Amino acid sequence: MTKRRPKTSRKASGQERQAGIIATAASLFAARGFTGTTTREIAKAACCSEALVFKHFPTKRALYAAILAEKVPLTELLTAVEDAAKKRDDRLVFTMLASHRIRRGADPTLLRLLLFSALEGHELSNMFFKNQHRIFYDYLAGYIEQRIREGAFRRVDPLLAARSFMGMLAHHRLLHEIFRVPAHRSPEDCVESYVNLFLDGVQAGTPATRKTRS
Amino acid sequence: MTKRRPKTSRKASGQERQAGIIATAASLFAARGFTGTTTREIAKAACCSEALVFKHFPTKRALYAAILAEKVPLTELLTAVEDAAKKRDDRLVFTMLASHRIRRGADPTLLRLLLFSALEGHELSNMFFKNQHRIFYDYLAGYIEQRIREGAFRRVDPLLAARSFMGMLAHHRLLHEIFRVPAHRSPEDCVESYVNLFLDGVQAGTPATRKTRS
DNA sequence: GTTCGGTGAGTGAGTAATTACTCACCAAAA
DNA sequence: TTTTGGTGAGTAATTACTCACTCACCGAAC
Repeated sequence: MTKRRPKTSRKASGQERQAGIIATAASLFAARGFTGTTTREIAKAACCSEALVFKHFPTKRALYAAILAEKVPLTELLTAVEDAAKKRDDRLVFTMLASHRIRRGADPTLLRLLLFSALEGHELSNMFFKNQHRIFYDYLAGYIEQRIREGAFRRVDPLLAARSFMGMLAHHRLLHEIFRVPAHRSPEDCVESYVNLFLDGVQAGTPATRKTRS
Repeated sequence: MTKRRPKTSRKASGQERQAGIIATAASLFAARGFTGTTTREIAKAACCSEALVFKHFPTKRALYAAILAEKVPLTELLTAVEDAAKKRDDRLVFTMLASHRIRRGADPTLLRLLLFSALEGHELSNMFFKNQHRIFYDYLAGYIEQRIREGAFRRVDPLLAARSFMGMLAHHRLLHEIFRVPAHRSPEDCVESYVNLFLDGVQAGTPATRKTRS
């Protein structure tokens, strides 16, 4: 993007350039997908020649793969959640997860990149999905399972419950970021509502008017 | 795909051909997206020449637009749900919706087409989304609002509640159809679980251990 | 301080293949 | 004969990718 060392030296270091190309290419791929983005566009956006892009990455696919591989799993969030989980503060656990997803799932390119790679069927998309999302489900399902054993939650299917919670959040982002549905309430309100809805549905104690069919 | 009237006559009627081209193109667009699909592939899959495709549709985009426009809103489902809604059978209402989404949301191309069109930012994607999905939210939000007024549901945000329910279902399909996550339970079980989870979270009567923060 | 050669950053001008799209033309119905 | 379904062989533009080449910089010999 921005040219470093504009006067004293006109050359960027190899690492700088490579990082710059990855960053600009990532936003282009996120906006238009793999097939929808040309190497010429990438070079232009990165302020260099096409030839230089291919000096750094042997093929367009290799550049794409480097981008997907660069995004690291969100372990720091899970370790933060771990504290709340140890205290068995259900509300805090789910609020932290929801809050991260809705308010700070900040990088808007990530969701688009993830969807595009899955839709376009790239080999790395599985790994990408695993690093970026699956880790949540597994963790959450484990927590829910434990809370069921402790009698705090109803006997729901842990994995399905985890997915339904993450589903509410993922769908929320999908609606707003991809389908451009305007928000009618603040993110904080949404987080609270989702958490309430979920906890009321899953916490033990007083099952609401339950008429079990079949 | 298959050649009609193979012996007696080698020419298909214009309407037949057009419908055939739309059908085959739809599955290709759903599989590879708009930019990822070539008119040559479409012609080959439709067993005709590229020139004929352009006889029926002036541009590739026009063909794509015809496909998106062809998919009609699912009003028949909503009228079926209407009966259950009149009887105030909450469980049936939500089970019907979930069941349609998870078990009979049969057309797998629809979801991919919808996502691709939204991601690739086509003009008609808004209308497509509205016809295919938004109608559910609006209807559901209306029903929930009414049930709240009647005291059957808690005072939740109707639109947010509707979205969280549809979100669970949409995410379910997304995981399985796009991200190829293997199902670990039968569709019927999933439907029941989702409905239980949601109704317990939203139905009035006995709010489960509710500690309202802030 | 100047010169010199080596190295890595960087590019203009290609290439062959593919793209959406066209046109002159044909053949079978009507 | 006219109309309609259908095509082979294009075209200009775009695609990913290559190659011969220049330029800036740096350390060292002069």
